[in-house]
Amino acid sequence: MDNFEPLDPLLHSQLRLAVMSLLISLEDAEFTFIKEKTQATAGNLSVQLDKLEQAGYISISKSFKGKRPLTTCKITTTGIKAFEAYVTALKKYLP
Amino acid sequence: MDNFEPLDPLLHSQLRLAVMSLLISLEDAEFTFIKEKTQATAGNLSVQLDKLEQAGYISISKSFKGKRPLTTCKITTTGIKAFEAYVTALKKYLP
DNA sequence: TAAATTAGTTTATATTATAAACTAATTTAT
DNA sequence: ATAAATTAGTTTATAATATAAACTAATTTA
Repeated sequence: MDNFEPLDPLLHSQLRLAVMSLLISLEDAEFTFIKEKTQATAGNLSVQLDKLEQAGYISISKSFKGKRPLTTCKITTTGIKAFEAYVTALKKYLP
Repeated sequence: MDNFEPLDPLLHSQLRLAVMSLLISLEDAEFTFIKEKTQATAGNLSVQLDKLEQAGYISISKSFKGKRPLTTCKITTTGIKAFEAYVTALKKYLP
């Protein structure tokens, strides 16, 4: 009965959790789409996406949509596993 | 469909959430009991309990057990409501 | 061609979490 | 008796985090 196992600090953050929650059920998602859905500021989102990418939880690819920059995010296998482990751990804190 | 409603920052913290999770199913709990169950350091626990008390989520009473100080914590009605609202909001982030 | 918008990034600041250091008393060992 | 260790915490300093504000660079619209 190992109560309260540690929660992955990378996922125990409102914005990063929302991002992962979106990405887990989508093939991929654009920066602006994630920004709208999460109501985050662009600056905050940019920083948090970087952290998720550096952890290997998502991959970020940069291209162009017409002439404007386009940032696309996709959850990785590592990210899926981390998210699932986080959810399992978190549930032990809930009724 | 108001996805991703904000998570009460007072509860979206590993240690404070663990404390509330314990207290919600107990009449009350001693400082040392909470410390053991959560594996927190005394200093960190002391600070986080203060925050929960200042928010009105728990009440803290100080007395003596024999000759040693005894700190006892109890969740309040406000705390129960906040915890329940947090859980409801959090679930929208989970699969 | 000036102003506004889009799509972001970088940087500075405020907040938070945490550990280390400390207080104050008690118990145990010498 | 007294020194060392333990208990039960609090206070304070520091490290980590989240967030917003300021910025870049280009595009579109008036």
